[in-house]
Amino acid sequence: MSNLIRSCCEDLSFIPDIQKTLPNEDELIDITCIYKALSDPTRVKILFALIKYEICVGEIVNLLDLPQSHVSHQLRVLKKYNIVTFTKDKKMSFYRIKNLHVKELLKIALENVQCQKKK
Amino acid sequence: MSNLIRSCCEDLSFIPDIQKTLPNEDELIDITCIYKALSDPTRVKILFALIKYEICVGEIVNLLDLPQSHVSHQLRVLKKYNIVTFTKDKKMSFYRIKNLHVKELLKIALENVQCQKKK
DNA sequence: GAAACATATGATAATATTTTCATATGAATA
DNA sequence: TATTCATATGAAAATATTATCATATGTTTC
Repeated sequence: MSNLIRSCCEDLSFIPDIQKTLPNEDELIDITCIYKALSDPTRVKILFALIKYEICVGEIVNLLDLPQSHVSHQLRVLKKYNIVTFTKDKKMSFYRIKNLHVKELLKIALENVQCQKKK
Repeated sequence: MSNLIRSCCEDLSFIPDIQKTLPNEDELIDITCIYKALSDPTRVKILFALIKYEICVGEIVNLLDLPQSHVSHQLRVLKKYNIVTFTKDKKMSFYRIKNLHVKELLKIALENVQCQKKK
């Protein structure tokens, strides 16, 4: 197996440098979880709706015109991945983005998409 | 359906503001695709390996100690989502990150994970 | 306490993704 | 041109995800 390195590229000096930049297994799983949380259109929609305001489930349902149970299930996923949290007020649950890096991730992806379109 | 808005929150003045921040359907799909590309541990590993260097499939296989066909399939996914590209040199294919926003996304997710750990 | 409302959950069908093995392709070289 | 090497592809099993319907929970309000 390891002799393939030799047969593939002559200069191996950069290998340790690459190995340094690789996240460890735990980090890798955590990183992947963030992206998994963001890899569904409904969840991304919900998160964009939550970017500036803390809003309740019913509002999200109305804004996005989706079945209530679907929204609820996806909020559950976002909670599981530690992306959102909520506070109860009377009968309502008000959700907000908990992980602030996520707002940055959303911004960059949107920027990327809008600048790809121009090309 | 729309009368729920009223029953849910009294102040509706922020609704148009939220609607403005929502990406349109096309943008939404594109955004989701980027995250989908990044939502698998093997693909994230591959991308971290490619952050500084352009390397060939055999190198990736060795660095990550994964079956060659698995790496090849995942590179295919990354190509499909327009995240990586490659150049052929002799028998080898050298891959590199094409979408530069992706490097930023990787950096932010790693930062996030490392700063969550401290808490 | 019955009714209405807001949200959450369980079960399930439909669908998509991941991983592996076997094999194909295509280029270099003996 | 037969062999070896590097990579890609196809098929299929295992697994995970998404979306929907029906219903449960818990909180107000009458």
